[in-house]
Amino acid sequence: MATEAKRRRKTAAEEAWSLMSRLLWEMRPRMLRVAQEFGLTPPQMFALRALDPDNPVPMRELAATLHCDSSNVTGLVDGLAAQGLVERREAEHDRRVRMLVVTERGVEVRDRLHAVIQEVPPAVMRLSATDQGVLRDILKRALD
Amino acid sequence: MATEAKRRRKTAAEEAWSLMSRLLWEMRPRMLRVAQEFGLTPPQMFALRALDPDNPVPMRELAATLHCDSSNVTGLVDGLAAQGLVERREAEHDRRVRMLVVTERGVEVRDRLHAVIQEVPPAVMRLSATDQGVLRDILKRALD
DNA sequence: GACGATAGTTGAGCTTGTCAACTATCGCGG
DNA sequence: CCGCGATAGTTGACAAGCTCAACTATCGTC
Repeated sequence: MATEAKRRRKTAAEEAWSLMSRLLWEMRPRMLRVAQEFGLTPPQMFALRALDPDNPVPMRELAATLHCDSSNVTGLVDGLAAQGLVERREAEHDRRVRMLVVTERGVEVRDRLHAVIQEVPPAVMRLSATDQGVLRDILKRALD
Repeated sequence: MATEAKRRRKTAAEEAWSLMSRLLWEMRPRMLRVAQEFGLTPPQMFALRALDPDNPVPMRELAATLHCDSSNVTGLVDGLAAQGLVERREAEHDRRVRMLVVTERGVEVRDRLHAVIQEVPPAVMRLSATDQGVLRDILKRALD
């Protein structure tokens, strides 16, 4: 039945990664729903999430974080600015750069966004308290 | 310093989920790179991945899997078909539906795609064999 | 003070994605 | 068997994402 010839045994790491990918994929509908709820497109949502209200960054840095072109960020920020969630502020030391400042309203939306997005998926919720703890510890070790 | 007022203690589950999200996000550049390498756009890549060479499905089912509109799938499949990776085949029982068949070339690309995408990220690779095993076991429990 | 490098914007061009309209077909109830 | 609502897929219109190349303004430096 298997067209993929070499169906060799998966290592534990491979299997774990594959399961995490599945978990991730299952969160997609939620992300889409949340973005729409807040009147944001998914990329705008990611952009707002990526910004730190306590630490304004130049646009090029946001571009780097999102792994995309600067020209793309222009449009993204335009959208967020149009809704009063973000402001372009001139940098003092360099008149070329615009610092991205999250407005008060932006902080509010961002916080609510965060709360919903970080809601633990049911699959993880189902685990025993012990499993949840161990899971966290292992992932902490993985990511430093 | 924290603008988010209520910085309450995170539960283990929340922390675990947050770490998994981070891991996921760090895989983004790889996905983009892989898609480009294979001459596919990311959505086309996801579509090809979602198809099962052993089990042709109607387009509407692919749409459901990708959580998008059927009209969107039309374009996606157009792209894949243009590269000879997928074919529309008439269903025997219902002349309205088109079954999506992955071509030989499609299977080849899909397999290579799979191999690269399922490559375990360094963070997980770094873990001890024991941790990897436990991680897999817990995730298995979470996802059945 | 000229010159190469950098930040950001703009415009062209393609892909994604949604919605609404349309065609072809199905299956059912009369 | 006919007609009629439901379904599969396509098409077109339109908004947005994304990249690239060109452009402007500014910076740092020789």
